[in-house]
Amino acid sequence: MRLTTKGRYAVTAMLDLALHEGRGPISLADISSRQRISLSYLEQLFAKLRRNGLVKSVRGPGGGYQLSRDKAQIFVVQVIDAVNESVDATGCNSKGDCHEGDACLTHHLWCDLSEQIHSFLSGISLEDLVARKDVQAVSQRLDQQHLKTIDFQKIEATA
Amino acid sequence: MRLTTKGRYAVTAMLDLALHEGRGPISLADISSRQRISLSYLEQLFAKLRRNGLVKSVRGPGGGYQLSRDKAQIFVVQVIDAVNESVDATGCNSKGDCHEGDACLTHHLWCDLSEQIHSFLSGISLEDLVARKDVQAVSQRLDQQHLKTIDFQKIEATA
DNA sequence: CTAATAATTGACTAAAATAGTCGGTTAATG
DNA sequence: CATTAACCGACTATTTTAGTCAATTATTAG
Repeated sequence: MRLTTKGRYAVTAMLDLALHEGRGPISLADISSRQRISLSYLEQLFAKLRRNGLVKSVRGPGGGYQLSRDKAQIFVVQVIDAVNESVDATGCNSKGDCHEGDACLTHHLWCDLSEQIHSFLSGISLEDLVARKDVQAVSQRLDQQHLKTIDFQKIEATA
Repeated sequence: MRLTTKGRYAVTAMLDLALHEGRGPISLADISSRQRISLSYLEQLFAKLRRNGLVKSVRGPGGGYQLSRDKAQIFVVQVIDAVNESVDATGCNSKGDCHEGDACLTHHLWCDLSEQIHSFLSGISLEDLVARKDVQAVSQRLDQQHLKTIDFQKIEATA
């Protein structure tokens, strides 16, 4: 099992989409600027998210990505799964063949742990996250920083 | 966060010690043979377990390792920590400085998850594991295999 | 039509971690 | 004094992470 920046970035980016819904597609450049995630890396992650049916894309100017369904129907565990970060804590993908075809001494312990993590993360939707006070607070801070960056870029462009 | 064979091996080896307690020290060679973990790798892991005060060692013939305290007082989370596998799911070690000195959008989510995993694993002692039916069943199977291996070695030695 | 925008694809890479191996040293026992 | 087994440090192949870079395709505003 692993949970690294890959899975965290994916969830963060999806939450960014959920927070800015309703104003048309969001470009990866915007997400990259707000969340400070490398644009090229986001491209890789969104390729997987799209293949897994979590987002849909619009090409060309004004294009970007949108959630493929209601944010109440997208769960954290699905996002993590989509970028290949397994939430499974066993060494045998829960098959029970970890010790020469049979279960190893601690197999059931890791199964229980996996179940625990899975049920926790599958109980949290993007809507749940959007509703959280702490998320709203951070989101506001990031949006403001983002607006400043855009203004600065406009000034630079005219100069 | 990561949970790989390193942490799983450490817990498995500690559980092996707990299961064979009372017959004096257990050698790493025995654990290696029963649990099919590389002896040299076990040496590395036990160096850390010893430095963390979870086991004590006895050198020389008949030597090996023993739990440093009662198996009811050793918890899975301590074993995983000892071999440097963090149970923390945040990218900032729960410090909240994951986005340019401030919390990132999903910081609190990962904190909640860490708390969830930590409290689960810190609630399970080696004694709890020893008492489990599934563990006892696997343990019996492994012990029998181990005895056969020893007998075979004796026959080879005399021949 | 054309230039700009933005997704899409594929190949490449530096750094770190994993899962070990190998050889040698030290301490205890019989 | 030979054997056992812990102890120690250095080395290594493989995999994963977290990206970069370059090129292509589709869309739209002017």
